[in-house]
Amino acid sequence: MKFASSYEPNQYEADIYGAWEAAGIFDPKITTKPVDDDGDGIDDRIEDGLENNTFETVRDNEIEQFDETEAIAESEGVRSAAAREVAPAAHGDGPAGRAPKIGDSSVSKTFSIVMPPPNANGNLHIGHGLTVALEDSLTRYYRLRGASSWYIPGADHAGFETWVVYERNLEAQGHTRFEFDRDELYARVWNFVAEQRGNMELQLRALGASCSWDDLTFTLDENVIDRVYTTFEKMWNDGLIYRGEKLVNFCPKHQTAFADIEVEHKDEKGTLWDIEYKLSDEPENNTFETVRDNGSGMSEEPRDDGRDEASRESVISSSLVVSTTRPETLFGDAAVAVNPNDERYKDLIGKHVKLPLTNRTIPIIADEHADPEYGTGAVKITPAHDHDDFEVGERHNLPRLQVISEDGHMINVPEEYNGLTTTECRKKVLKDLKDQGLLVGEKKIVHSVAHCYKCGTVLEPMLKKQWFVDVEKLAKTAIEHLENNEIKFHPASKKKVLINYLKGLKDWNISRQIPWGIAIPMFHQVGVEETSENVHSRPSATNEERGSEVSPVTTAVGAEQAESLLSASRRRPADDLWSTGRDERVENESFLTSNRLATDEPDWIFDRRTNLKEIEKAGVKYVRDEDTFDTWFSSSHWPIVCTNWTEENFNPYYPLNVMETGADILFAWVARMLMMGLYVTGEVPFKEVYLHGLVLDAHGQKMSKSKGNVINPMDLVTKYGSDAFRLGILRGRSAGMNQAFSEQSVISGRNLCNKLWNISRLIQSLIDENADGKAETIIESEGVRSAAAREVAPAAHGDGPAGRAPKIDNSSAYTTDYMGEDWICRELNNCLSQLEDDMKNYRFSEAVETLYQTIWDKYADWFLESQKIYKNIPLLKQTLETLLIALHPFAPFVTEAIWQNLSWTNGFIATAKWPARLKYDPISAEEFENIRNIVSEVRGTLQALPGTNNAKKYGLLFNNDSLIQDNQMLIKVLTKVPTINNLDGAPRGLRLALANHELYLDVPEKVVTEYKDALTERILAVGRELDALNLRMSNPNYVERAPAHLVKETQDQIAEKEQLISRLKTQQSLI
RNA sequence: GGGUGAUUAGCUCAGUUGGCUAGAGCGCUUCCUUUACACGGAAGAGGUCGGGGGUUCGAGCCCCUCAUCACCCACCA
Repeated sequence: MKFASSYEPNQYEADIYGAWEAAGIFDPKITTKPVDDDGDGIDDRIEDGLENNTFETVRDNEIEQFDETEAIAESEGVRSAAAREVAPAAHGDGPAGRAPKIGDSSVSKTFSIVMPPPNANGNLHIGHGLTVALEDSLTRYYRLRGASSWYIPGADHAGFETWVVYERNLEAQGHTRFEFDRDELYARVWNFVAEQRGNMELQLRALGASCSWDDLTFTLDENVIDRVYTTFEKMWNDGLIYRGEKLVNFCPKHQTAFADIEVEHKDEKGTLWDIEYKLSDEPENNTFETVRDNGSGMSEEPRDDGRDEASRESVISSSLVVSTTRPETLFGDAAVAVNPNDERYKDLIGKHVKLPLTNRTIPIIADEHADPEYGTGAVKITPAHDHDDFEVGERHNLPRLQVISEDGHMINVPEEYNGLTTTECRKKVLKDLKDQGLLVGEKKIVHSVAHCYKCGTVLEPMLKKQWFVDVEKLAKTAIEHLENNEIKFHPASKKKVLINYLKGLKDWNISRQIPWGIAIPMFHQVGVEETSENVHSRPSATNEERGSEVSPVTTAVGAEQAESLLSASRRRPADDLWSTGRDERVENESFLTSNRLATDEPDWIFDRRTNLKEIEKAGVKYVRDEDTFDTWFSSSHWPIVCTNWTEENFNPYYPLNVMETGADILFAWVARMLMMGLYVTGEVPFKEVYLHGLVLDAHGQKMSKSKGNVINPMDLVTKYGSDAFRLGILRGRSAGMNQAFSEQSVISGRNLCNKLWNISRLIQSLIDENADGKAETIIESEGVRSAAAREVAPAAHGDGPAGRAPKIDNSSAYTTDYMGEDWICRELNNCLSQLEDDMKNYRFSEAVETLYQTIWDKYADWFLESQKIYKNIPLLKQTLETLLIALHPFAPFVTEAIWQNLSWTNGFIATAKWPARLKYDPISAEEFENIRNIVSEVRGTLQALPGTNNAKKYGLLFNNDSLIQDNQMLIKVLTKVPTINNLDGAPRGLRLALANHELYLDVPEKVVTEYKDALTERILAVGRELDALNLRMSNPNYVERAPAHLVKETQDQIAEKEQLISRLKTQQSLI
């Protein structure tokens, strides 16, 4: 006996995965690596795969099968059951005469999907578990459907994440990063990663991911770097890359900048201080009043006229009070801004104030940024240390004075403050201001503060020269393609969200000051100091503003210079902008009309030789930029690099069929892949996007280490098996939603696997016992398989060494001899149709639910129970194969384990052919519902009777009912009653409430009497249902306006209920 | 401030273009150790679909409104 009494996943999973991998069944059938034996310059495998052989062969078979089976179907009057069997996607559900489609338009010839690369040296977490369950189910499903399926695995160097871990190690050993240069550090981290690597690959295998391992892409692979450099160069030439001096989000701990999207904002308590700035020149209007703190915190809202002295404390003075949470930055102030519409300060605009603690004077300017409602309405402007102030500075041409260094110390400040940390300096500034009587107010506030998402350090807005991507055109193009519905989103709402994001997208800082990453391939001319004169900073304006804006104003670039640079940009040739390799879908025109300023930096050159610190070109020496790329810059090429897309060759796997990833990186990743895909290839990189939500704990809480509620997927796999985990995590989950997950759902998955195992065990044992069972038609075939195997093998395991499926006429592989057999065929066909529909629409949870129900409630509970009597061996084989294949995408291991243990199957189920529709007699199938009703009624009544284990006590009596007569044995087995007989005289016992069958439970009168209450209750319940139906029919509008079939249905139901009530009443009167 | 989603059984969720007597899993109750499975079988209880309006013959579904919760983006001197 091959089948143990329960399924033990640990005994099978590793071996099965090993066998799959050894057999190479995860490789796509056609490859993107060129093979050109016939020397015609075209990849032979593409020629084969797409034009003649691979797929057409399959289709020819289908057409032949269709011709044969259609005739049979028609002669039997079974509408399209047989036709459906060869037209899996057609579902046969149109109007009666509609011709089924040949082939399957809903399944393309190739299916490609890339894995969001897990951290190369990390472990998989629950989110990866979900990702694999989703992606692998899709891959396996489309592989079974006959598509050349390519699931491309990846590994992420995880730039910043890994660097943080490594730097922590380094520090633990008493070193700092500054002891080494970038190349040394890179090599060290490389080795560090190499040592740790491999875990996650093993874990992906344990989860059953059917990915093509030979094609694993590491984010630092040479081809990735090559492609990234190619894109960067193209962007540089297209003027999409510029060197800008801007305020960037800088982590003083990790000494690197971040993109806006990487910043984590947290609400924190802080203090808002009011500081008095003295006017430096005597104001003409002496009546100006300084709004002062009223002693109880922040100042009250001043009155508009500002002259009602009785209402508040105010003084007439020659000063202005500003509010700030960062007093230490006052040394970097360039102005004080007031709102132009603020009557209180109108007269002060253009005047100057003297900065406290120093001798500088700064102007008072008018800017909308100052909110009259907030604080005193006057705000200090520190362009070098605040994002908003930076923009104000841009608008007013203010100098940017940096007073905080990258490591968080004060610079360019009076001697006594110089070198202090920002915290120390803040203390001292506050004390000194207080001593001078200039600190005039203090208020506790809650405000949002930017933090490093890794170490939690408060980020310092830092003025830095960095490489930026001008995203305007990229975003605009992406929006166009989105609005053109070229990508279908699941959930659909995310498309709108993405468009909104792209509309407001600001230029993208791609420079990172960490060594672990792809080096930026830019070199700076030796001896030419990079000053602000040759740095082109762009205002961080919105896209709308930017469209018309010509000249970004910096402190140093004068109007004259800007003009000359602008004309340089107009001269720039744009022939190769947006070139796409093979089709020109993106117009260059819009780009040419752009007014953007050229990035005409003669002192910077592009060069790929980033392994060299210094290079020479045309006799000029250049030195390497030491920064690396933001990882999202390279990750945005993921669909391109994973599929080996090139400008030269047609690639059947690009665009990807679907991009599956977490909804939380819609902006960071999906948006960027879309922009980059369009820019590089001219095509959207994927046709559909499926976004999954967060996996929460059982109580709907976010998993986190600090809460201690983290679920490790591998623990569950070890405990319950990979399939159980996959089934469990897919259940009750829908696209884009954060949803709870608990071990319980995995247990229920485990139970299903065990159920299926035991179903197979029963069938195998029936086969073993019935070697001489039903007459079986042996179909002659190529002799690849045993006769017994062939006869029932429409689900052809087509990928033997010969590479083609044995041709099998499955129309004669089995017959349906009794109505339960027709019924299960019908149910299985429905299951397949629903499954196909669910998969097409990415409704994984529903797909799994459908399978549960079919396997458990229908196949096991009704069909298999009935087969304990009928034993239709060919049909048992056929239907089991159907179920196994249908479940395989979700539970690959147990289905394969069973497949390998069954006596008649060959090959791998993983490469089997998707099951054909089963042939059956629909009238007979429908009739089986009568049996189910009878059995249910008997069971229900028995349970309602007083006493226990009634089934063993009372027999059944029927009155000349042919259906019951013919199915005595079956009814007896299903209801477990001891006897079933034709009534031999006057009716006796308890008449069952069946509308069309006269059936009695042979119980003593005493029991009948005790049952009376239950009966009365039942009559009332049915009566209520009847009333509701009658009410509906009594509404003339309903009869008039509702569709006829609904009205008819209601009438039928009324008739049925009336009949039922009359039976029940008869029964009652007998008591 | 802008946006998105959610609110259906004790819990976690389905409910696809409005047409059933609103479903599933888990949990719960009762019965059953029958040789595929106790990781099982059978039966059952449990919901005025967040509140209030409206449209319709008919609303969990469409419209308006209110409430609560969650998330995202921007801003917070």
